[in-house]
Amino acid sequence: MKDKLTALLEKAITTASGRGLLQLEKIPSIEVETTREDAFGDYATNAAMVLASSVRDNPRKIAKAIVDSMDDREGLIEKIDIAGPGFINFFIRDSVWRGLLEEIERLGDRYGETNAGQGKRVQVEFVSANPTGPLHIGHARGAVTGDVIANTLRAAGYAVSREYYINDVGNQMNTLGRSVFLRYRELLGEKIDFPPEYYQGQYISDLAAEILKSHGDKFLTLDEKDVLAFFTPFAANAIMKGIRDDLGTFGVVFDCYFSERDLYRDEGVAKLLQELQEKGFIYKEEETLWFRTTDFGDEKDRVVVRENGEPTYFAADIAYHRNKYIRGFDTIIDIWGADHHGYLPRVYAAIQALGKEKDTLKIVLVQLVSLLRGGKPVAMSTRSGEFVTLREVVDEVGKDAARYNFLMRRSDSQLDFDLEVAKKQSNENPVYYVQYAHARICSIMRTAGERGLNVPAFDKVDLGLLKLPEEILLIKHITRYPEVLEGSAAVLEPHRFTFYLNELAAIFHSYYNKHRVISEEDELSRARLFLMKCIGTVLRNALSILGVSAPEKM
RNA sequence: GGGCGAUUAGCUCAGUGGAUAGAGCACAGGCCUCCGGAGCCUGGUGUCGAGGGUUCAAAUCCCUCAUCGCCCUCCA
Repeated sequence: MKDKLTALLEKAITTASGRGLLQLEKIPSIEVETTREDAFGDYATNAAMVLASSVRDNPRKIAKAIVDSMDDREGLIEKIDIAGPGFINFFIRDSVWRGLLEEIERLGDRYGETNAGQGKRVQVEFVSANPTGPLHIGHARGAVTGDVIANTLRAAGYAVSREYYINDVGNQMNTLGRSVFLRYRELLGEKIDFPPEYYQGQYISDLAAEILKSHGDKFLTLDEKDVLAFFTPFAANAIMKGIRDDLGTFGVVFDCYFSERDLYRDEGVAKLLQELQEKGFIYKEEETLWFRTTDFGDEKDRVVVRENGEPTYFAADIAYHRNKYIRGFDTIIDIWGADHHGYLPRVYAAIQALGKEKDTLKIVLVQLVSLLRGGKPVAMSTRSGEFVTLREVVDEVGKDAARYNFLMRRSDSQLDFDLEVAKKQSNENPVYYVQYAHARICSIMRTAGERGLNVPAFDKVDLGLLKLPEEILLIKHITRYPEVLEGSAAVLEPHRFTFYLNELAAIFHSYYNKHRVISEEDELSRARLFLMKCIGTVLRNALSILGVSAPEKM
């Protein structure tokens, strides 16, 4: 609808210009927006005011010239007002709104999808937690954000791949292996002074016990190097398996797990550094190699190879991003914890040094989660191994409530997650409010079926009977869903869906309490049933993007 | 000290160039002979942190300041 109006307007401006009503060199980009109040119609444009300065004329006069040149062949528009400082307000015919329901029926669970992405390949990389322990609540928000962004992009016509980058190289991996080995020795009766910087959780001892059971005490006599060669990958693999399982119960499934170790295979990182060196972005200072990221606006240059000859994490990360491009992705999306924001400029520098456009990489920052229970903060500390795991949260509050609660804020604003509220089945918890709307519609359908009323097809129903303002409002709201999806995909903002769903559920519940869908008048009942079916479709589609179930009964 | 972000109703937050700034929660009162009360209806509050600037128009853009958070590893 918005697109159609924009097209009509552009044409009208051209026409007006041709007829000499407007003097302008070029047509500026005009915007059509949904209005805030009914009195301003359904859509409005600021075109006249935007044109005012270049045309050097009164906005209201310009608006009139535009309106007079509009050619509404399809008969979409009921009335046009020129209001306020020069807004042009469009009132769409009710019959046009009703007609849009046909598309909902026809497309069903695909309603809302667009082809904005035109099949372009997008990779969304998220979670990517080190396999040194189970995922905790902080990872959960990143997991949902990435998952829903991926769902959204897929619905918007992109070919999406979800990826988890496994940081299985570096000090922490060694620390992991050593932690397990220490617990192993402890289990064999040795008195151990367990260092505080080692991984503390119970899962470390469990892994040690597992190794003891399957391999006995044979590692006691081996060199540390040989011990770690077994312990580190054993622990990492076991933990990684747990992470996958936990993500699975949270509804998050990846297409690809990419191991940092693979980047080093065949001298991959070294070759990359060679390439950057040839391009002149690398310089040597004593034994250290530096990447001139300041060429691209970073505040200082960054080390890629340390004094001791080891490449840094950043060096591997450049190789990783290059690898992504080599795999043919048109757009790369990284979902990061907001505490990594200082890392952004150097990664943008890196991809530009590799010859990629800056806007092919999009980095979404996810802010911290404060975990509460009944309004009181829950103490969490990774060091002491006291943290609430993702699995515990899912077990306690359920997948749907957990996911929905993480999506109720912009991802870059801090979020309080209260376990008591999230599991409460009350009006403090919006997920049930939305799901309840869906269950209610299903219930209406069941009742209708029992009374021998079936939902008619679009061409077998007299939608003209839907005359109530509440009904027109509902139709307007559900037919706006494709715009919500497209907008969310364009700016990578999943929270737009929860806000939309809450509004839709609210106007549905209100309607339900005020009017009866099933009445003695069969034709009216059938028309309303059709509307209910369409609302149900939109609720289900939007919830499905969020990875939240749409129950038929609760 | 430098960088980034935040500051909007009692609380938690939407809104990033448009018209009289919104939602949920909390609070108070009401609504079931009726398709599910996990629901609905009614009630009100804002120096949009402060000050300046840009323009037809600023919560939104720019500058200064204040407060808070995060980051400033040859860690990942």
